[in-house]
Amino acid sequence: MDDENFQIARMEFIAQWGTLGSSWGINRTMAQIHALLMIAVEPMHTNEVMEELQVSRGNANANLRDLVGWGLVRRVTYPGNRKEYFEAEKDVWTIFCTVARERKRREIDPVLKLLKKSSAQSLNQNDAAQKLFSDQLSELADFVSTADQILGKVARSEKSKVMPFLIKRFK
Amino acid sequence: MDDENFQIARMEFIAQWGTLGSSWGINRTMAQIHALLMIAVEPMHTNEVMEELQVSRGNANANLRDLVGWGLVRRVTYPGNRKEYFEAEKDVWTIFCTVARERKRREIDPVLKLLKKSSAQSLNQNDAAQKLFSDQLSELADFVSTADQILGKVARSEKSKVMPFLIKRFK
DNA sequence: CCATATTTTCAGTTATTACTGAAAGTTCAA
DNA sequence: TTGAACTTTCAGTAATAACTGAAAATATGG
Repeated sequence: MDDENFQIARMEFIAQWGTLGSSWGINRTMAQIHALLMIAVEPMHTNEVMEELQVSRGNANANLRDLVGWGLVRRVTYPGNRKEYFEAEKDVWTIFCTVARERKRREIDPVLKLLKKSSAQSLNQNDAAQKLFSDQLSELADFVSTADQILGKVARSEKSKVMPFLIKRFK
Repeated sequence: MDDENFQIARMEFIAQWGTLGSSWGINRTMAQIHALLMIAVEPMHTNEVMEELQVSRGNANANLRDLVGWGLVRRVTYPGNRKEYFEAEKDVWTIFCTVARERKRREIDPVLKLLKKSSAQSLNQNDAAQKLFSDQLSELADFVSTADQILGKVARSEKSKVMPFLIKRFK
């Protein structure tokens, strides 16, 4: 494949990764930077990211910081060069586990807390609306709690211990 | 629990469900309507939804339509009454399966298509950047494809066949 | 130290998404 | 067939999220 087609395929991948991100509640630029770094041979500097994706310094900086916060990107420095470079985790299983852990922590845990709190309240079981509410909340709390634990366990496991097992059972 | 506290708990749940929705790329009102219908004893009419959540007719109508499109809500009509009512699927496992199937179809499938297409292209394996791109895409495609199949299979299974199994293995 | 390279911040702007409400469209009982 | 009851649409508006760019803050090689 010649370089021009390679560049096209590359940008197409970055764009698509960005689109996927937006529909899962991750901002497009952040997902695009992530894609860019995942396929970068060397760690990249902010200026290179800005150049490649045509975004402002502020935007690049903020999203790189967030990616570091998610644990998906690391800062890299070289001695005798005060620039900061960024490199993405490239192993797909590790990426998956990191995202799973973060979303669990940021989004599932708070809801679970509310569901448990609400469903523990003593509702009037003689009132149809209150009984349904209570039951529905319990069911949700049970389910989310179980899913949460399973996800947590999976995200802490080694790929080699989980995937073969899941594949055997479900694929 | 007296009615006032019940109403508070109810609204808190609806609000929280809406917040959870937004952080997963589902618009707040849609998630709130879904919550509202999940804990409703009877199917509800558009006017009731508008009233309860303080939203406009257009907004309620559009989001109810989308929820029907997602398969999370059904239209209900009663003979001799031309109003349309809406009721939500209440079984949590069924809700999970429906969402999983829909997101798979709407978001995972297109990406998988691109990943497979791109990684199938004959890249120049002597060029470091092209080789890394090619390898990374293959890995991603493999992973997403496997996850997709597992998710698909799980979403088509009976709760009683899957949950005990997963719980035993991971909880 | 200090001069300057580099990073961070943030007020102002733009882009995106969601919402409103009135008007147009549809349906059905009489 | 008609018109009131009901639903859908959509142009305009509002709310939210994302981005820009220049100025402020920070860090470090000399």
